[in-house]
Amino acid sequence: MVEQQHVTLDRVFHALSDRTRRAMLQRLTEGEKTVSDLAAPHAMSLAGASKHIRVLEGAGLVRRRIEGRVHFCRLEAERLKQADNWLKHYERFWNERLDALETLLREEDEQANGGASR
Amino acid sequence: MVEQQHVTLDRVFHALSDRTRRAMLQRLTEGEKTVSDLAAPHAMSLAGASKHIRVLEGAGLVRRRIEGRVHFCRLEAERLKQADNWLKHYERFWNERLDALETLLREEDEQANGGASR
DNA sequence: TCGATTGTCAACCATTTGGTTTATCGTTTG
DNA sequence: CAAACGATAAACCAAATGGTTGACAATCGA
Repeated sequence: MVEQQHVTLDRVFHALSDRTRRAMLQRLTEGEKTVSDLAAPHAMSLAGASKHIRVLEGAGLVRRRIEGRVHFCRLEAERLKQADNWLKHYERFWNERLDALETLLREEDEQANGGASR
Repeated sequence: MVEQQHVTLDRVFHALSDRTRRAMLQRLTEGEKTVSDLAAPHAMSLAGASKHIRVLEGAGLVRRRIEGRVHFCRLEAERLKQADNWLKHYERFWNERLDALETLLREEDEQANGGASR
């Protein structure tokens, strides 16, 4: 089951690694879009765009509702949350440099004087 | 220059889409590791692991310091922060369902009574 | 100096990816 | 009904990916 998590993260990050797909997700923040809507801005065949959407669907980032001949897609952000949760484990590392700087400044402060400010 | 950002995100997300590479990053949270250190847990040739490390480096997620014949790698989390920033644009969407639920509960509350708690 | 160690490079391989084109399916509409 | 429309499927292609092996380069230690 943790195994499945790995596969899921693989799929999510892979889906996000393509600019076209990220743009589609962006577009979906405006609300439901049809496949044609999503395809339109990207200079590529409808079939090509359709494949991208399937990748997003496969990663669980998009859900599809079929109405007649039109397929409506909507953003499914839960998996993005999972990706974000993974990233959160590293949050302290991208704050590290800042932390180090703060520590340094504090030490300098303490060492340099017994009360005077810089 | 925003163009460059796209390419960077492509590389970062692609780097993260592989389980082996994510495990390597995890390992690097413990501190600097040599290429051999990083390769050891993954049933694959050293050359194979080396290629993964290059992908991480190419994405700017790892930096390398060469000392004699040993290559020390360390985590470079800045790019993870960028990925996280991208994801943050979607935060409100994965809170959406919760928001809707809260709204619903509040409405029920207001409608159901004029002061009594549940 | 010689052998072992650390790591890369190059060539190769199977599979996946991102894209195309053409055919087809189901739906809507004139 | 027939034609147009929205979308997928299938076959195909070039390039990238994830992995291998074998040769090599540089360094270290005895």
